[in-house]
Amino acid sequence: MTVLLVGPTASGKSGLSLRLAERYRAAGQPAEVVSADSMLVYRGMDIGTAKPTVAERGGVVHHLMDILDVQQTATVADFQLLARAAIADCRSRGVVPIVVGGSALYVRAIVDDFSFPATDPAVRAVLEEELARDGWAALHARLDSIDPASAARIEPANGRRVVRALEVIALTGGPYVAELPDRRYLLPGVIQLGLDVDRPTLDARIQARVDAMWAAGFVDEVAALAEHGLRDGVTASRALGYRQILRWFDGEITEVEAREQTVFGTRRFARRQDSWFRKDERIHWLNHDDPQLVERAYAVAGPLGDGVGMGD
RNA sequence: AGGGCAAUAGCUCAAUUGGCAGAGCAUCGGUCUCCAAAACCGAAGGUUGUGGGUUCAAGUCCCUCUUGCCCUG
Repeated sequence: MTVLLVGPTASGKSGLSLRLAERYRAAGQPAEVVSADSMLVYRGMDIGTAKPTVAERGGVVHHLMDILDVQQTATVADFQLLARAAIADCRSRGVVPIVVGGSALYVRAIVDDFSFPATDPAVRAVLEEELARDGWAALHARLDSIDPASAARIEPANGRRVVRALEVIALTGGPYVAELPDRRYLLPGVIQLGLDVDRPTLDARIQARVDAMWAAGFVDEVAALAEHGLRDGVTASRALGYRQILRWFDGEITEVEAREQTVFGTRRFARRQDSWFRKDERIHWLNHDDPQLVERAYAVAGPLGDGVGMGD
């Protein structure tokens, strides 16, 4: 009763999710979209995130878009609760939730068995200060002295993970045991669809999309958000394109470089998404240029969105 | 036409007095439990524009040609 639609950026997930929702509606089965994307949550980040406009949504209800200000920090743990609540809400109303996500960790945190240890801004701030002052080697050495097992699993140069491990140890008193869970659905009735696009096509699409974003006023959007604290948003300020345009505004790079780096960064992002999704054997892959794409997706997901329609 | 400067990885550039041709980006692969559009790790990639010469040894010095840029007519 829950449909997941995943795939790399610019693969056409949003478009397919809308057509799939319409397909359900045509069959007398209401469906709504639940966004599982770390950047679509931000109000005002529209052009650069390729967020579907209200008009494009065509009356299909979308959950978890435009729920945060740009200065606020999006986190997986918060998102997990909100998304699970949105899915439960849909199901209680007899609506098929179509979860659309490019952030693999977000998607897995929703449907798989994740429980995140606590966090504390004060503890974290101290650790981050130490990281900046003493360097990653010192922090990793400390982690190694109190929790050798997790120190062995975390690459020393990855200061961010070292900080997180030390934070959890400080808050729980125990070792940092967090590990990716098995790929097994915690929620019942989940069916996962993946949009498959070959690399050359995807690369070309990304280039075209960045060109289109620039033409649509991406730079103005970033300028406006910069007036509203975009630089203070630890998550939002790192979004592809936004980060590069801010660097251009700050005189660190040229506009041409900002644009080029946005394309390169987006391609790299797409590759990382691939590495998450390709190894997930639960995904039913659909070819992006299949002329019967919507029907195939509908057939695999099942008339009730419970996967019972699959089998070909 | 004459004079000067340049030519090194896909791109931008390093390489001490001649002494094992490197880096950043791009490309390819990988990691992943609270900033994840993040953070991090690894790999491949070269007949140093051409042809000769000097030398134990040439990206480096000498000559030829090619190409590009600048200056002067």
